[in-house]
Amino acid sequence: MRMIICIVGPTGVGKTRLSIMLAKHYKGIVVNADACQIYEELNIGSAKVKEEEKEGIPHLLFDIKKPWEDYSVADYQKDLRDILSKYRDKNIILVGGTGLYIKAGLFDYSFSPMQNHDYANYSNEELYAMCQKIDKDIQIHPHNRRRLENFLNRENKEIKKPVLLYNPIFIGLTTARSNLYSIINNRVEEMFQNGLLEEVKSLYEKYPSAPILKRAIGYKEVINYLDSLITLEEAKELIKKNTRHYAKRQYTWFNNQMNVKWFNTNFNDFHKTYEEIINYLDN
RNA sequence: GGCUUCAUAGCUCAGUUGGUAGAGCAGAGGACUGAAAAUCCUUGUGUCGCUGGUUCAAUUCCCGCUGGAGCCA
Repeated sequence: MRMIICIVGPTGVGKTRLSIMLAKHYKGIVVNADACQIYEELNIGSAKVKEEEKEGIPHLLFDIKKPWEDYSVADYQKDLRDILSKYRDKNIILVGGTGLYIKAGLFDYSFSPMQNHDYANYSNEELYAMCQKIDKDIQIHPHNRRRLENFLNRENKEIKKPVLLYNPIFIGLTTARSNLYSIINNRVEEMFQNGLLEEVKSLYEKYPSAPILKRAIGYKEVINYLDSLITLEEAKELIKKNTRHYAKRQYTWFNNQMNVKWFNTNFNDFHKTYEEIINYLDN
């Protein structure tokens, strides 16, 4: 019986490294579960695995979209499930930090057709009132405009408690918060040394209105620098801060949305952590 | 050396006409079904620099001290 090993955790703890090690050990293939690494040409800023690091292991769902293309969780669900059924006898190492993608792929999230109403002229309060008319116990916060609009546009408004469709093992990689934050800070410096500025500059010139560049951490801040809205130093600090915030949200998700077995690690004992994980998986 | 000014939450600063204080950011926690690296919510006790005085009561007024900034010598 093939395994679906799902490596989750905050950005920067070493998920990519672990994914290669596990893929080698279990003769598996690595499948991306990161919303930014889906995109071609977003390499340095998305901390995408480098070609020479792949060690010949097949890597799927990386670089499948052009930077200007749209992509959503519904697309991901389909793409992931296609792979899971195509490679039925392969061990799958699913790795990435996008909790919603993982959950929508492995649980029975159902995405019904979407309408395309424009609610731009409605206030938050009006949108909330409209949602309440449909469902008086609506769980969306009145200020969360994006969710209110999505709810109204969704044809099927019912949402059931999600049930797992597969038997994945959720492996969480973690480290002390202070440690994680210094890893993040160092990694941002490294990204700049490795040419993040040039990467963003070139992408922004080629695809000035690509939506992903306006929301991906590391890209949106550098773009603000290129547009002379902030200094380079401010951009760097913002990237660090936004990455820390992001890591925190990832913890909230993985702690509360799925049943994760956590493994603590740090720079020095990564191999030990790896062995603990192998040990856990073999039992 | 003289004068002026500042000293309040981890940071930047409000404020109290005398009744022991509050914002932003940081930090922490949370939500999550088509933007998810997104979007949104909750969360502020700190010897109000130190010492003494006035007062029922001082972070607030006064003397001095320490430290920072500025001006004049």
